[in-house]
Amino acid sequence: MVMSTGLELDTRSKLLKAAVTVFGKVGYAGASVRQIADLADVNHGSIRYHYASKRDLWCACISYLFGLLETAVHQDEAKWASMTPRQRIINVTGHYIRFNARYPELHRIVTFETIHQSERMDWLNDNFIRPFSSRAVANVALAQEQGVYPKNIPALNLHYINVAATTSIFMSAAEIQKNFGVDIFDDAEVERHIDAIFRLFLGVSEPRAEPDFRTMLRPEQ
Amino acid sequence: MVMSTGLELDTRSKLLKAAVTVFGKVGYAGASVRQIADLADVNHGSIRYHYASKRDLWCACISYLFGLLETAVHQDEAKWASMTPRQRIINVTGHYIRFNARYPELHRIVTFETIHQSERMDWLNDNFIRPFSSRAVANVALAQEQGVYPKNIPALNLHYINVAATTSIFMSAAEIQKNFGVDIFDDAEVERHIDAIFRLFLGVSEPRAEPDFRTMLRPEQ
DNA sequence: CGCTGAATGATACATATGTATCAAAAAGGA
DNA sequence: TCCTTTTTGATACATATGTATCATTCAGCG
Repeated sequence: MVMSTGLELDTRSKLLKAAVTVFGKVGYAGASVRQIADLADVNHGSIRYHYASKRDLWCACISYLFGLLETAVHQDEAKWASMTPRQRIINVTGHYIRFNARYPELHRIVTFETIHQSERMDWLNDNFIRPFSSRAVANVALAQEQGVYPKNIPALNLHYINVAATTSIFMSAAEIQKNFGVDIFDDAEVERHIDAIFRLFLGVSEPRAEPDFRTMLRPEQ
Repeated sequence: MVMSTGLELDTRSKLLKAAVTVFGKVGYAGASVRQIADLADVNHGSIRYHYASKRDLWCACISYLFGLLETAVHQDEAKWASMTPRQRIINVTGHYIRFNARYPELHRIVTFETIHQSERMDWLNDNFIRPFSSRAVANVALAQEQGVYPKNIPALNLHYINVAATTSIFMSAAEIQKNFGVDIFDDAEVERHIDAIFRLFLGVSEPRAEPDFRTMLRPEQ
């Protein structure tokens, strides 16, 4: 133990937190253990004590973030039984998008590796991606059967479109800030994006007021 | 000139082609000039003669790929005047998706840098991303006014959702192949994805036969 | 106090990498 | 053929990086 204040993190946690940030920003190849150690304010030689290697540290980040994702998405699991299929989709999708807004690092890291198709990807795929995707595609197909999602789109494509649509905008946060002056991480923007996803994927049965075009293009508040 | 057969590429072109492949696979940080030179079958010392630096080579890749994108998307520009707004969207989107299927490297490289937010990103943003996004968001807004796209979604969000939905699936090609046994680069799959995008974003006015669920989940052919 | 094991800090080292240098080779023209 | 320019190949070098080593420090405990 380093401190008893409860405010400070121990070295292991500091390293994990810093590693999430650095791997999420520059990817595995772009990250150096010295950079991570610096951010964590830890001597770089000490990393080896807590994590056997750079790769071990990376795996710990993945496990940590997927754990958080699991918790976030399942936080209302107890209420699912009393929900309609449509309400369940809305519940899960909303939490999923909010998670990605709060921890964009997970999908950044996964995207890095998905593109890279490195040896790490096998581990990532076997332990997290495949289970996640398989369940998700099955759920999409089920939602289609239940009339929640459009039926005339292959479930596989709809799933990948859905994931991309819900996550990708947060990867482009810096670009959106620079080019459009919008902070996509702002709570109101996150909810706006959730609403956009629902309107596109779930349709809007009841007629809604159609907002002014300029407001839609560059929303304020 | 190296050869007169016309089949061989000169050193400069070979390097560019190899660089596109390598940068598209492992990103800027992950790529080494020796790796690129090896793939191009060129002595790594010679890179410096054709490209002043690794970064120069990278910039050349970007310019090359965006040039191809421009050409691909505008190939039917002459016919645009005689098209309805909806037909124009269909035409451009279709070519855009086919381009991404043929050259997934562009969006892979852009995604790497978008996440990374490196110093290279400023150059990329100023020269390509911002012009591209600005035009695209304006076009989305126009298409909304014309009733082609749904009006009740902010143009900014709709644009990013659209780009993500059309490109992201090709970045996950290896994963999709491994987990679902589907080659997303196959022509039929590409057209299927285009169809999926059209159905989701443009809606389907006329009633269609709804295919069998299992066929949709794991399409064959 | 003295001991033990956990944790840290400093340093070493082999390797990979971007870039620079320069001689050799090839090409093109008079 | 001879000369000039373009292009290539081989090597050198400083730096960054992952990992290993080991002495030192610190906490807990008898």
